[in-house]
Amino acid sequence: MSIREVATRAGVSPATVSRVFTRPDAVAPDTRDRVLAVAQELRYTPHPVARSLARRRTGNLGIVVPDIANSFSAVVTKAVQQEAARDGYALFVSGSDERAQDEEQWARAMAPQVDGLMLVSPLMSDEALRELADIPLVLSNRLLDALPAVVTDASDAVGHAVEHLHALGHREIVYLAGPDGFANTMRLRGYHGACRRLGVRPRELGPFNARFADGVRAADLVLATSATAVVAYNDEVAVGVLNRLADRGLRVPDDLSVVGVDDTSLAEMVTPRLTTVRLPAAESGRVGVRILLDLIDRRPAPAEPVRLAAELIVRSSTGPVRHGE
Amino acid sequence: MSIREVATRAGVSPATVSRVFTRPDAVAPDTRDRVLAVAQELRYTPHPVARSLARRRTGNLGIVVPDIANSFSAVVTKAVQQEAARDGYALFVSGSDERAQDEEQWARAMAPQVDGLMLVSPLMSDEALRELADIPLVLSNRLLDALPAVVTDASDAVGHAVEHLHALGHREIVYLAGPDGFANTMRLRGYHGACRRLGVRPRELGPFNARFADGVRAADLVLATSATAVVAYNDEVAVGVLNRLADRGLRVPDDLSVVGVDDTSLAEMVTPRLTTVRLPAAESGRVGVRILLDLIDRRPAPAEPVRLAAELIVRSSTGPVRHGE
DNA sequence: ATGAAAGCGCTAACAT
DNA sequence: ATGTTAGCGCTTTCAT
Repeated sequence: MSIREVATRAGVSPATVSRVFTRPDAVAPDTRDRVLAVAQELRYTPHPVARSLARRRTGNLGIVVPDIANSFSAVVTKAVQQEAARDGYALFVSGSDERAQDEEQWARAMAPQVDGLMLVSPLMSDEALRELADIPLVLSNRLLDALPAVVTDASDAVGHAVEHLHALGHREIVYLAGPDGFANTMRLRGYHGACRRLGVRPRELGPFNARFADGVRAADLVLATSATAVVAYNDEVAVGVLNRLADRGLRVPDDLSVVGVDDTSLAEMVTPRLTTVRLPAAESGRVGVRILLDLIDRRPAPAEPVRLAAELIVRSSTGPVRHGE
Repeated sequence: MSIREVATRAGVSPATVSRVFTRPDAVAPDTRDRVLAVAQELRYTPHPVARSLARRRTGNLGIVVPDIANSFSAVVTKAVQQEAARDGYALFVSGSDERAQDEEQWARAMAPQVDGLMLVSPLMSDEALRELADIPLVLSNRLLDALPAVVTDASDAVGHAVEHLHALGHREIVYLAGPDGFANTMRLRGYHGACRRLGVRPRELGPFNARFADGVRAADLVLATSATAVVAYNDEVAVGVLNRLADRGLRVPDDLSVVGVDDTSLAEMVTPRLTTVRLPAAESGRVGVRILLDLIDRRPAPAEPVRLAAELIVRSSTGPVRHGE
């Protein structure tokens, strides 16, 4: 209805109006100006839904994350939205709340109305993932077949954390495992590798949920051992440990050294400031979008998963082992 | 192309297939089953874009928040997404990064492809807001004309915070102002009201950005006064204060009592746990969605802005004023 | 450089 | 209960 209004008012055909908004230089300067003037006057703007149908392109991207309110997910989402916006793409967002079923359902619902889909730490079955891949799809922190993926490899940096603690004199370093999955596997690999190299006996506790409350709970379990240092699955768990330690009147790092993973903003806000492994959350979002855009425009996507490195950030929650120990 | 495939394979007209997916009981049970069987076999599902165009309904909602990665925004967004999902709506999300221009641009871009739009703490001009209101629109923490709105009224609870501090013996209570806007105005109102009632001389510092770093900076300014207690614009600022105080070797609440606003998850994670005003973030998101859905279905929306109350949560960052003072 | 016509995939009267 | 017929608003050959 609307492109026709503009067309008649400007004394041209709808096709010409369409051209003005798609390939402006395919139309004569004066008619273009005339059309533009009418469009402006009528506040006309091409209807995106009709456009999507005709073009078979929506101009939208979608992302499904484990938890929108989780600060790590939020940082990824923000970066994805910003990067997508640079190319004029709008973004659908949804959270799975860690339920594989909801996740799959959302992904399926989004698929037909987006040009590309990013799945962050997806839980769904390999089969479900493969079926979704008939549209441009990129996985974050999950590997499957040759599907495009961006993964954050924390293993080296977690290894550095262990070395760091070892250099401070720690010999009993416990790892607080998180929920089973790619992230935990990588951390564990780094932990075990470093322990082996350094001759430290590895010791795992957990698995815990990746939550503050679980960190609080974990603290007492750690204190029941002879450990002098702990590497937690993520910052939130680490901060839970910190909190419980403070309640029990223990001092960090004097009584126990604590390391987190993520380097969310939380890490710098707590007392003492948290030594942690920085994960390139925003970068992984940006890389994901770029892969998607390549796929959409039929440019080649990276054949191998893009591996992003993490780095150890030393702050005040780690220190020399206490002499008395 | 696709509904027709199903139609011919099932030996019915496209209209019947359409009915099966829209008003299933308007079609005979056996034909319905037949159609469903074919659809399943062909993995057919109605194309949402085509459907949107024909129905003049997208089944999508949109939200624009100041900052996706901000934990308050993230909680609102999460609640909105979940509430929208219950009614089968998908959600577009975008962040303005506090730039009025981007905010307006995003809102305009979303408008034609959503059935309703929620704007959280919008910065754009009244004029721009009015123009957007030709589709169902709900404002959060902004009032304009008779536009549907949900506002979080922190004034009473901030007043309670001041009373709480007064009861603990504090007589010099400073308020750390945030960026100018609805939220700051409400907090200020509560602060001034309580000061007046209690005969406390109000004292404002700032305005500060609502950030950790600004809280750190604010701490020293507070210490340069004779204040014994501080009410910060939000939790992040309050935690910044906490952090700087710890660095300067001062104890909370012994040397200074600190109150935040928001009750983000951060509040319980820091040491000492933060006394704060709890804002019903998730609730405001849910209410916003419900208003939108009412508007969409032409049910009456609340004539007055929905006011959500805040409440003071007392934790460990506030205590009796020190005797020596 | 511009227009006519067909079609993107679906829904919604209106008939039957 | 089902089919026919027009669109929804735009893009895109194909002509001219």
